[in-house]
Amino acid sequence: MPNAPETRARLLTASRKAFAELGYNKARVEDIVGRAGVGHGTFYAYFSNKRAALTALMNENAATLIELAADSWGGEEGLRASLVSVLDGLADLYERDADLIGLWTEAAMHDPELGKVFDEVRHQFTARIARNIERAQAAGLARPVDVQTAATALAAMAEQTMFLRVVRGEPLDRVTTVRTLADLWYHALYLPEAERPERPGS
Amino acid sequence: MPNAPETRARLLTASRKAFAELGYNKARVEDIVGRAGVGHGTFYAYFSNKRAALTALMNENAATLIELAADSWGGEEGLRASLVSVLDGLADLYERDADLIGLWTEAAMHDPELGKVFDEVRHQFTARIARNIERAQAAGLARPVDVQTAATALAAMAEQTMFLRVVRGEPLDRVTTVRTLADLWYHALYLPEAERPERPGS
Amino acid sequence: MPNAPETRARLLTASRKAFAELGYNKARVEDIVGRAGVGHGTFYAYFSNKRAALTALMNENAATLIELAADSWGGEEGLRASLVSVLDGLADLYERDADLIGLWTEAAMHDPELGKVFDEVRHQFTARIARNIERAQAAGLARPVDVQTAATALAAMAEQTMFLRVVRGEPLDRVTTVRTLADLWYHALYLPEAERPERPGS
Amino acid sequence: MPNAPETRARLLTASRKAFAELGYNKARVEDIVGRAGVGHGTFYAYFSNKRAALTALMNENAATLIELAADSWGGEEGLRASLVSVLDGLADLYERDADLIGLWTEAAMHDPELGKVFDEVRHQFTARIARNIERAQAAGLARPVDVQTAATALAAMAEQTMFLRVVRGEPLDRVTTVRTLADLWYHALYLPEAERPERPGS
DNA sequence: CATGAATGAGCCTTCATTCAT
DNA sequence: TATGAATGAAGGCTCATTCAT
Repeated sequence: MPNAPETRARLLTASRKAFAELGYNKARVEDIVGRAGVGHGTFYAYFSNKRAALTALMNENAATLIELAADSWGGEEGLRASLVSVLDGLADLYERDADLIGLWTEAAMHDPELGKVFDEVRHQFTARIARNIERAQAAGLARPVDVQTAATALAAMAEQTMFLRVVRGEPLDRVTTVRTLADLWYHALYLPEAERPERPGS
Repeated sequence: MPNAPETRARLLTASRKAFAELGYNKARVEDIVGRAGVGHGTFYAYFSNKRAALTALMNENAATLIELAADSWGGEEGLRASLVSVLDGLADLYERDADLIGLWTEAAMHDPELGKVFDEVRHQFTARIARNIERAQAAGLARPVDVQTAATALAAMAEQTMFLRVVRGEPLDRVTTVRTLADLWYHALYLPEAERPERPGS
Repeated sequence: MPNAPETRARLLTASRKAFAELGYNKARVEDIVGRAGVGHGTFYAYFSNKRAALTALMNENAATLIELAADSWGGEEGLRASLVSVLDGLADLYERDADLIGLWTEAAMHDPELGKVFDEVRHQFTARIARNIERAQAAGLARPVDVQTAATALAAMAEQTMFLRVVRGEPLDRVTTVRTLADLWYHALYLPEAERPERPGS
Repeated sequence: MPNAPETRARLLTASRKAFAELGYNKARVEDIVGRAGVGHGTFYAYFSNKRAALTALMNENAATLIELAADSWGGEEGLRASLVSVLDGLADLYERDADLIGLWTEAAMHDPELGKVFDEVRHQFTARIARNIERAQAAGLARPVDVQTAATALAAMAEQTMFLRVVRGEPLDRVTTVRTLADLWYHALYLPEAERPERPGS
């Protein structure tokens, strides 16, 4: 149990690079220690085995993601502005961490435990969305869709579109993507002004 | 390369099972031939190596998917009914090929050749959707969204939601999922009756 | 035990080609049957295994070689003329059967039994040479060298030079080679006129 | 590629033994590492594959041989004594490296790269001999034979005779062989005293 | 703490040989 | 007789992991 956080950090960064570039399977421990600039044996001083590095990498990243999910939708601006801001944050995230995003799919299939973490992160986002839909429905602003399904579907739309853009290289302009997603999302969910029930007391 | 279509078919089926159960990497050729009930060498009489079996599997599946993409949206029902029918077909597809769907993402990630096939299939579906949006826009039925982006996003929503349901085990009821997706899709895209431009001559 | 000498001959010819081109080890049975234009199983109807084909090939060829050895030196022309004629025959042989010549070395190292055949052929030639040297010595025409060693060495010189020429591609002109070999051989062995003992009765 | 010269040396020695005893093809990597007393993977830390070990072995041997070729004929004794000394050195060489000599022919036959090295070594020896013949001709001591052909033939005689003795087990006494080869070589090439041109000024 | 030489289980792949048709 | 699909033993090679220094 060594105590050199810097070395550990270098190994994690190197793991991230190696896994992202080569895939978890093709990436050899040598690819990692090579990028980290440390000896072969050093890796095993910080991680019990190759999978442990993946697990650590993903778990530490998941914490950040979950935090992000909690922070989003913070403001209480109008619905559309709020949507744009959330999707913009998501776009930032995907552009910055495109490599990790790609890894999640792979990691989730390799290790059921990481699959759970992966699902957990998604559920945080989905739950957040679901809460907003419920609130909007209660206020008579949103149509009466099944909340869980709709939240899952809308999160899926946003995440997968970002994924296709940054990971699979789909030629979608960022601004247009964010605006279009917000637009589709908004109209998918919310009532046109005309159909909104009259507020009591207005 | 011997010519015994039955043996080849058995090997493909066995490959699919083995890959699905164990993942492409963990599945050994022995796992395949074991399931196929043939000898070890027979595998290499039909496929030059393990990857070739995966490629063959994916290409066959891709052909089916592309065919399906061409068939969908065939009917001349109303918009909503049409959407439901398309999404229902997609749900069937994902339920039938759940195992392959998981493989696709794993395969596309680090195999450029399979990645291309993967993208090609998606593009077929997306193009189909885009054409429908354009037609609806021309008829004054759909809002003026960016066609490519919207088509990509809606396809992403449908596919990813199905994926979460069958691969990641998200507890979404099939009927509700199809209905909700159709509902969201419809409202995301189409104008409410009231706002549609008056038809000339009506 | 099939009875189709033609097929057997085709297989032997094909074996010769395949073994010579690829070497005994790299040549697969498929390479042989491919060249022979017969089915895979047919090979085993004529030869019990791959090595048997090599053995048969070399043995049948050895018979021809041994015959050739017996025929050479047939005439009773002058010494030099006789030498040139023998070496010319050897040159013909090596040019015609360059591929087989190359095979002998390989075959001899692979199969002790073929090694014996290989040695046997060489011994025939060597014995023939030895007899001529003895005769010449008895006639007072040749110097008193050790007959066995000299015969071996001169045979080695001729054979290896031919080998280097046709197998290893040494750029030696054929006419010059034959003439030079005859010349070296002659002077190596025979007394200059001046030193020959006077013949009794002359 | 680790750096432990001792291990590498042990692997080379073991390779030589294994190749010599079993032949290059029959020798398994396990036969090598077994003899070397190291693990299976260690072999691949020093050689990229089995063939690389053969190549390294041959190249080292070739370097030694070329050095020897340069050293021979160094003395300034008489012609015959010089020849005996050279042939004695060759006999030493063949006795010491009998195992490798057998390998060379096998290796050169179907491996163009090793064939080149093989030819290169031979050319060094031949060139050395050719230079001596030329010098002797210039001094009026040698007969006017074609230099290249004669050098090739005499080298072939010596080498192949040694080969037959140590590899094919031809029952030739070493001393007699060296003496006879020297004798044949000398008389094949050099003029009897009587026929040498008179030196100007003598 | 760090290193990198050594290890060996494990997997892919080849190809001589068999045998049902 | 001829065929070629099927077989499986055998061996080359990789790479995660260990451990002496």
